[in-house]
Amino acid sequence: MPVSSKPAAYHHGDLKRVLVEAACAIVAEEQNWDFSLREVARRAGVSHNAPYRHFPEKLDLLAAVAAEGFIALGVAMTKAADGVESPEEALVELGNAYVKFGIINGARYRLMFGTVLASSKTKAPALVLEAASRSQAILANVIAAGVKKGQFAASDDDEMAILVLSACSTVHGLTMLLIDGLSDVEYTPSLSAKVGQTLLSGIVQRSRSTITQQAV
Amino acid sequence: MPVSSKPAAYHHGDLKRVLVEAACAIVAEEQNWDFSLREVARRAGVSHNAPYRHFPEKLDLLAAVAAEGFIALGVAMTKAADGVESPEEALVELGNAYVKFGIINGARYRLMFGTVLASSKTKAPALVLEAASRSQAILANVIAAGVKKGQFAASDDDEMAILVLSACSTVHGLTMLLIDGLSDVEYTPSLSAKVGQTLLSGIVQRSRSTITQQAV
DNA sequence: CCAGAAATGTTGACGGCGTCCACATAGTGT
DNA sequence: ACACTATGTGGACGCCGTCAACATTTCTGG
Repeated sequence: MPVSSKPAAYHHGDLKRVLVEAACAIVAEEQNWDFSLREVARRAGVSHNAPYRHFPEKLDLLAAVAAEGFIALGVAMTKAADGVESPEEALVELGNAYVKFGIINGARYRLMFGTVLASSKTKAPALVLEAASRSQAILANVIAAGVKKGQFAASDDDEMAILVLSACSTVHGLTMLLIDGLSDVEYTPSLSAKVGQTLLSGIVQRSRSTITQQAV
Repeated sequence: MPVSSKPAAYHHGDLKRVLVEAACAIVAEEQNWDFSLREVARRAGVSHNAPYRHFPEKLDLLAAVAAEGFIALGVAMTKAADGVESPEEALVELGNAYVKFGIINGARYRLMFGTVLASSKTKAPALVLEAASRSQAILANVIAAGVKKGQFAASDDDEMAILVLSACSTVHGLTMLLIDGLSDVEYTPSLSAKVGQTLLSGIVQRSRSTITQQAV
């Protein structure tokens, strides 16, 4: 077993990667993961059984597609909040990046956050849970910073957990609604910022005396 | 063609309903819709082809399952907000009912709000779009009432649309996260209320004399 | 009341798919 | 050099969605 840098390949040449890329391509093209494993094999120019040397079953290939997505999402999020000092701004930027990733990756996003990967043997796809936690952690860190600065409203850890959950729910929900075309509103980059602002300020009217306080 | 009350049945006895109920049962049991049409037929005690007299293809059966779900969701929501005067309370109650429905119906909820039904020919499953709009409309009405009372922060229709979208995103996202087990937090009836409260109040600390005035 | 016509259900067939098995081939370590 | 393992191929099985042909029951118009 080679432990050093990948030895190129045996027969085909890093078939595993080719398969994953082909699967990603199909997901992006068809906007669903209803393709057959045999089709992926055809695209890769191998026999219908070759994929089984790399993925015990179809779901494992899908999991690999999802895994790549999670990495990309993590990168996009960290990059978005990088260097932003204000927790409020950072939160909005994070949300923007998150939603944008979802819009761009449509079907893959749904694959990542669906239960599709949990059907057969592996009840809980550890990969997904872990990756989701990591995304939430990025949000949680920003919120924790805001709480520490006294800018965000949480007096204990429980309350902060609610804030984090609310933020996650809103970005995830907004992304899903937009992807599935379930909202009348069209996506524009400023849309997620506006929703993020609402999340920060709340729905209820602030400080009666000075009304038009909320900026967008 | 009989126009009056259903004439019982022809051969089997309202097979259409039996099929939908069997499908619902399987979805609830397996928590996914990977079952075969043939299995549904077996459950109903008919030949593998009988369903085709009622549903042109498998997706149509799934759509019927989703449709029933939308009706139930609508009932639950209207019932939840019925008689509640305060827009704030009503919004929280609506959210509670929504999330609870999702938790109880798990897989069906995901089926209802996924793009699964839009794959083959019918690009946009009118049924889904319409039903989703109806759910959103219930929320929108409550929010509109709050705005009219001056309790909710929206100075024009565009801003109100953002409030509605935010609310929809939050409840939808929370429901999805909980269904898919993607949150560390466990569902309790009070959880959705707390998130709803956050949605109302916002994340940013209130009652600062000069509210952080950030523009994006 | 009765002959189509329409609705509904059954049987059979076809191609495609996921997966298992046996076999072929190509690199690896000793 | 040689066994071993990793990788790819070809064939087979059973299941599935769907189409077509046929059977049966119910409805409808005369």
